[in-house]
Amino acid sequence: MPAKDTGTEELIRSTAKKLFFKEGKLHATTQDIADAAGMNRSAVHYYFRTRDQLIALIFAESMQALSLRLGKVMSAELPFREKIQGLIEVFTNEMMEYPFQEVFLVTEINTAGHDLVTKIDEGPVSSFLNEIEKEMHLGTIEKTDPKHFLINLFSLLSYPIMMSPIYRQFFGMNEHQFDELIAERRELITRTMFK
Amino acid sequence: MPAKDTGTEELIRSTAKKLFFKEGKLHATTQDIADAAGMNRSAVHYYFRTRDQLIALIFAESMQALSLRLGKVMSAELPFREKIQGLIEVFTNEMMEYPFQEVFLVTEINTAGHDLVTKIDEGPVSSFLNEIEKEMHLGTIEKTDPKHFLINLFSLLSYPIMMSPIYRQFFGMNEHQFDELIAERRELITRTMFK
DNA sequence: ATTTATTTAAACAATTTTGTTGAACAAAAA
DNA sequence: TTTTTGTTCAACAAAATTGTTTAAATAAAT
Repeated sequence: MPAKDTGTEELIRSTAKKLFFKEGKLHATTQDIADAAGMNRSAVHYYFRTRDQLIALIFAESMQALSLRLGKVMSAELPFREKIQGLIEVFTNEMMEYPFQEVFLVTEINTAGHDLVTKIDEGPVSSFLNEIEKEMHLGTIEKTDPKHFLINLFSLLSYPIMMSPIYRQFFGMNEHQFDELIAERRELITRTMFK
Repeated sequence: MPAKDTGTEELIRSTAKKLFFKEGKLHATTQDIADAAGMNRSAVHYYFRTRDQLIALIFAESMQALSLRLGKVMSAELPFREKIQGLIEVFTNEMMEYPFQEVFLVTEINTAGHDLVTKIDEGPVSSFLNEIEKEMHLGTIEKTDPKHFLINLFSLLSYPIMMSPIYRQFFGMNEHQFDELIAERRELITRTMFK
């Protein structure tokens, strides 16, 4: 018998991810995916049965992978400041590659019948919140609910990238100019978070 | 003849806006809109001819109205700090009422054939950028590209609200608890922006 | 009362999208 | 070689959605 060919399946997966999360083609059909992957639409259904299952799968995988990477940084043996820089690095890279991932997630949640928010391991998050609180007592960051600290961090990281089409026009910048602006932000955000 | 009845037309408009921007029903059909407005689908086509035209219209109107309100605050005769507080007020209110407006806009941009980003009056923005730069020289806010100041402000305002379904789960909070967290942010953001 | 504008309803064609099926095919196993 | 297994594709049926049309009902102004 022929060896189970994972190549095609993986190609469909990555192509769908590219269309949805990278190019923001929210309404991409199974035909669109097949075209982009250079194959017959039947293959998509053969491997994933339905469009919804394919979407659910790439969501579960992406969320799983991202929260795993973030969790690793959060619970690493590192000084607080370096952890934050690690989070900035991981999150910025993820957003640069897949700017529409979060947008897609939050919009799909409101589409009836979807249950895309994967159960994540809340352990790293809650112990990192404790660490943030400790840091607040040390005085290196402003005292407030530690959740605000995380929310602020992710806001400053994510929003500009996912809204770039709007803000490029808002500031009258081309793609290259805006990318340079984004590049400046890693350092800027570190400074902002540590007042 | 009966006075041109704007009631029904307005009802369709506001219902569509509610579905798209408030409830995040990105895939709402003309039938969904008619149902939600309690009328026949034909009425939707009678007043707006096509679904796309209806969408284009509510986008143009919303963007127009919002950028007008923001522009007014930006060019008001007010001390800098109060202007920022004004922007926070206007933007937070808008996001609380229509959390998915920006998300919808940025996703629709990537859907071929749409041209939803309305031409806005860039006057208020560019003179406000100058004002921010002046403020940086005064030392009340950190020196950097003034665009970063605006981006940071809008990031801290928008992102947590539009991503609330994700972060509620991330922090294990119910809707009420998260709303209280959001309420704390107006003051927090002011403090953050003025280091 | 007549005219005009609105609203509902039903029916329709056209298009798009989805998901299934069966045949053809290739490669491995028997 | 024959059989089995896994893959690809064209064709098909079903469903959903859109936009149009026609007719009837309604209501309001002239």
